[in-house]
Amino acid sequence: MKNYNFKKYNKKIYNKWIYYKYFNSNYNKDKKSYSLLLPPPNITGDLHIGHILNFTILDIYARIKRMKGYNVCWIPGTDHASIATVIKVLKELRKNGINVNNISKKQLKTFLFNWSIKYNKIIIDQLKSIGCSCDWDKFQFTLDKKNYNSVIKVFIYLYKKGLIYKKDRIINWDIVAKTTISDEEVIYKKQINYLYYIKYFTEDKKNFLVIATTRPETIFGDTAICINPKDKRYINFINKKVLVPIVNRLIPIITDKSVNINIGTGCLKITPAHSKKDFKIYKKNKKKIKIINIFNDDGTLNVNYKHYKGEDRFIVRKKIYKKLKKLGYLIKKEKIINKIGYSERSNTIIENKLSLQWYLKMKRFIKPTLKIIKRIKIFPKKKYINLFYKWIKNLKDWNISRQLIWGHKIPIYYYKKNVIIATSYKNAIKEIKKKYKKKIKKYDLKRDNNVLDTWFSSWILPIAVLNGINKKNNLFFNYYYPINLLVTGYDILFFWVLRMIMFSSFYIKKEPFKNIYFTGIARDNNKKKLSKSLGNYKNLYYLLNKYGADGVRIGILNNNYENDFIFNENLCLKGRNFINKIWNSFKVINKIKNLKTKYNKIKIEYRLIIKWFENLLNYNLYKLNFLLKNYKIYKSLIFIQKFFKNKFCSIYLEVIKHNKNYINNIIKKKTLDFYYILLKILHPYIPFITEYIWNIFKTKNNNNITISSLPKIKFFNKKIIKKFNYTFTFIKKLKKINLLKKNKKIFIYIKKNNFYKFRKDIYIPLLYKLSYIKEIRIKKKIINKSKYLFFCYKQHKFFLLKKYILLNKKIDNPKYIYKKINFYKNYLLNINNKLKNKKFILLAPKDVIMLEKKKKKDIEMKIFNLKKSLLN
RNA sequence: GGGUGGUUAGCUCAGUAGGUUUAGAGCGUUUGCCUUACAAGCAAAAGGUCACUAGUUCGAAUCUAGUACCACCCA
Repeated sequence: MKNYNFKKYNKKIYNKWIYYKYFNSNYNKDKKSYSLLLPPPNITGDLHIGHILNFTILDIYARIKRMKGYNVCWIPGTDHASIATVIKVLKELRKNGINVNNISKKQLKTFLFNWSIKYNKIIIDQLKSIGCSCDWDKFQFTLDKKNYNSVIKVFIYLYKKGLIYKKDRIINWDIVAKTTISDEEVIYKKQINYLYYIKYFTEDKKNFLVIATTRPETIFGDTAICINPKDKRYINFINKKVLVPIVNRLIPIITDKSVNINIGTGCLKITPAHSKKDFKIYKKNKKKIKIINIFNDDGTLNVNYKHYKGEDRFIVRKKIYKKLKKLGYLIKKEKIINKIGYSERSNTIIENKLSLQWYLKMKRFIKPTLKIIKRIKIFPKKKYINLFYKWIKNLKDWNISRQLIWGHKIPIYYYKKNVIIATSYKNAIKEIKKKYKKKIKKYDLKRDNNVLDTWFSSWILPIAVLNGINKKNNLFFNYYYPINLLVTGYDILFFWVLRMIMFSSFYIKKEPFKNIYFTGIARDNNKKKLSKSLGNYKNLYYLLNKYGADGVRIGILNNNYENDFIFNENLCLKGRNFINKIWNSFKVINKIKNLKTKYNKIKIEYRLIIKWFENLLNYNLYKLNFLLKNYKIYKSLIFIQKFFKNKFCSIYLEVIKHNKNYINNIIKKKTLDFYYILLKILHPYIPFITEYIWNIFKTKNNNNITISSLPKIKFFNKKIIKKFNYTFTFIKKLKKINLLKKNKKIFIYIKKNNFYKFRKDIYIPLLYKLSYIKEIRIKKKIINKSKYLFFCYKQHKFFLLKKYILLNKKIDNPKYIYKKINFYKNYLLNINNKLKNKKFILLAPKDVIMLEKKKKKDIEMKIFNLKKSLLN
């Protein structure tokens, strides 16, 4: 087989893991638990790159901990994503030519339900195909029965604590989804807009004020004009009345300090039902002014005035503009750039609207949160902690009600003027019986028709998934809580992560997570967010089919995702190439494994290379462990890749693979051992191919790499590694000097007294093996120097016969050499200045001074060398 | 308007509790090579006054301040 056939094997491998229940986890008092939470993806569509990144990181830790002997429990799930899903479903229906306005609530609910089933399936399949090692028996959907009950229970708990209230406020209204949305879901976009200057005449029509507004269509809702009390221009107007153009309604002129004299004309028209600022002013002047709501829920006007009723707000704007112009009310129209709020979900302009909504008081959450948050380890450290504190300080009450049918219904019932809170109709009836001693029937009751914000079910998740709300302090819960690791994008830091911490701190006074790792956001080559609407988004199945799950995993992980990172398909190609490298190394190892070997003598270079690799392997295991402990995942992968490619393949295998006759039992065993260890440390990153290879090697024992144990770090000697490195860099430098003529091995010459020292520093058998040097010849004196190329590395000097060497044109170009000489001369100057500085000699540590002196020597040697090559 | 992060090779980024780095990696570019694991490969080369200015220091890509530009978040 030329390449690893992921299409053929990946599914089989995953099913095998599931069949043996490797990922299932249950309470076991003898084993340490390690729990992870899958940030539940919305059921609005496929998984995207950000998801895959987060889930792959979670999978790496799940697998590592499992291989370290922990009882790993990774709970998967999906989110019903109330408003986002509704919008998706409505879009789909319209696409299929269905008139959305004719659909009953019941029908829509069926559509939503079917959608949720479809996408739950897709998401689960995608999670499985990228290899996530979740415990599927514990799968949860935020709208399933258990979660529903938890949410209702929490609502009632908070309500009884007096933290939930209903109030009229100006809210953000999404005219497509026909619901409120939170401030966080409003996105402000810069836009070209017009400022209309309109005359408002006084009662006697002798005088007028000019009002500048971007929204002339709202004049129907005007109930006052407001000016700054310090504004001298309008002193005479205070407490008088003006007429609203077109509708001719008399409204008062009031004053308020918050009006900015310098914006527009300094006169503000007050439309309290459709502006936050106006509503604030209204509240101060309740006796003087009224509220008029002029919009329907879909953004059309409800005004009973001729042609405007039922027309869209922006069409009315144009009509009003024409009318004002015609009637002489309009002074001018001015181009401006301002920012306008859009709904993140439906991408339509938000309408501010006065509405009765449910709110959650947040103040009481602050203190416990500040206490608990310190216990959570957050990675990367610096960046996000300050953000947390900033958010907490600016907390506002949370609007938790949404006017949708897809979500957790608010458990409030109304009986005449009485409000009853209960988990069901039945219980509500019982409650009334108890309280008011009245027997009533279901239709006497009216249920609150709001559902809860989708984040209201998300913020209780760490406790709810472990069933800690329905059954407080159950065994299962106590075993796994707090959850050990959460990995998520920083963009939902406030929406979700902080709220989870707040809830857990308040509800059970414990942190929800021990560790949180934040990733950046995937962007394309132009630094734009990846999204379907921009078309810079690749479907997951497309990537998986082309590069395989392992390749995609490596591709996505090969970014520095501590910040926002750039993702393109090319990275997956690189990932697949690495997988291919592993596959090819497997072919070599497999051949070695099948060799019939004996216990004969080992050649020295083999003994050396084994000694080197054994030490390096253990040293690198130690380093890897350190990286993973500190959640340097990106670096850990780069590190392993380099180690595998540059050290194991390029050096170790290159030495071992030739001359099969020399491979004996010891070499064979060592090589296989090394390879097994490499497979094990690679497994968490690329689970499929490693499992496949492992199974071929270990057919007799039925165990799989997934449940094998990670190698323990054994003793290593750094000095030995250093000496080998010296040899390898020497070989590299030697190769750098010049290109060798094809397939020829050459001699190098060295002076006798230098040779003994050289032998101490360098492993000469390896030098022969890995370079084009056939032999080192010792000479007492070099005669006829012009025939040789002089070469110097550290203190060792060599001569190479020129006739065997292809000269590198660039390097031997005098211009290039002069440039280099100049560079080093400048460098030397800096060092000399340092060394001449008396204070430096006095104050700097001795080893630093030694180093500088050594640098000086080396560079002098380099310059000398370069000059010599010029002479040649 | 307020806040946060950033500026190192053509591109994407590493970089140390200030001196073991004579500034690194990957990609891209150039050169050589179908060598019995791998051309989806191997071997090598070119490419940088570490944004700018000042300060602290024996010593600054690294610390401090300011400037310029970029990105994101919030109002």
